[in-house]
Amino acid sequence: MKIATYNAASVRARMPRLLEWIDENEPDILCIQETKVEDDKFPRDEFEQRGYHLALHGQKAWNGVAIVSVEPPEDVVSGFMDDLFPTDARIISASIAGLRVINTYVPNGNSVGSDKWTYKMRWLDRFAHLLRERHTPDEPLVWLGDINIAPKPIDVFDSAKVLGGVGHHPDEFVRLDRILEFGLTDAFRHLHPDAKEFSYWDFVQPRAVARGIGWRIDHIYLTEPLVGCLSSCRIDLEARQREKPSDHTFVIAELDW
DNA sequence: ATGGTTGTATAACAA
Repeated sequence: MKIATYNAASVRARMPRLLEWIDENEPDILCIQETKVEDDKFPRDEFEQRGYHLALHGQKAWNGVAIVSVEPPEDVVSGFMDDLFPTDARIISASIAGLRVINTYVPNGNSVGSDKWTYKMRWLDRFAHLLRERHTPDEPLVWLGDINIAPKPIDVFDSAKVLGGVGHHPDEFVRLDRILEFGLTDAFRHLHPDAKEFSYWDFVQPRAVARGIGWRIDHIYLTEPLVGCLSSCRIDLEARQREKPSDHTFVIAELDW
């Protein structure tokens, strides 16, 4: 079982990169964030022609999440199913091949102290609660997506330089820790405790990839029953270096499942 | 240096 996450920064703009990556890597499950498209405008055909099923939770212009899978998704849930976060499409979950898969696009936070920052903190608190209200740590569960937090100094190009800013702030660390206390393990860090690899490089920074100005903010987390099944986890740097890339790249975990 | 890039409600906004 090969499961991957990718912030596409517009699924329609990224179709060439997405389709070639799928053809080259043949994932069983691919979770996409920032699809930036309403469900009835999602480019379904190219995925379905390749034998994939789709579970979509999109909106116009911003946000949007999707699950692409070989096995059909069951019990698809979009959003938090309450009135706290009614408008933006940032979370979709499904049961696929006996796994519960939760795909999230965590709010960016914009700038520390802004309204969007407050929303990010509330969102993380709400997600910590969702895990506990709907799931147990003994079930085979994968939480993956654009987490928008680089949790440790090794997860960002220069921790001292960016500590206290959006994406590398103690208030985020506390909330992510609380989420993970549910019983989740970071797949990449579990297998590569000292690897300084990144999944996102800012478009605005010239030659950010070549200069190593990156962040590891796209994560795959596993509950305990799946940690023992984890055989590999890698970040596809090469895919970020192609023509018209997203600002993120693919993170892939392989499970004996 | 408060710039720079990319995408979408193509005009400002978000990231």
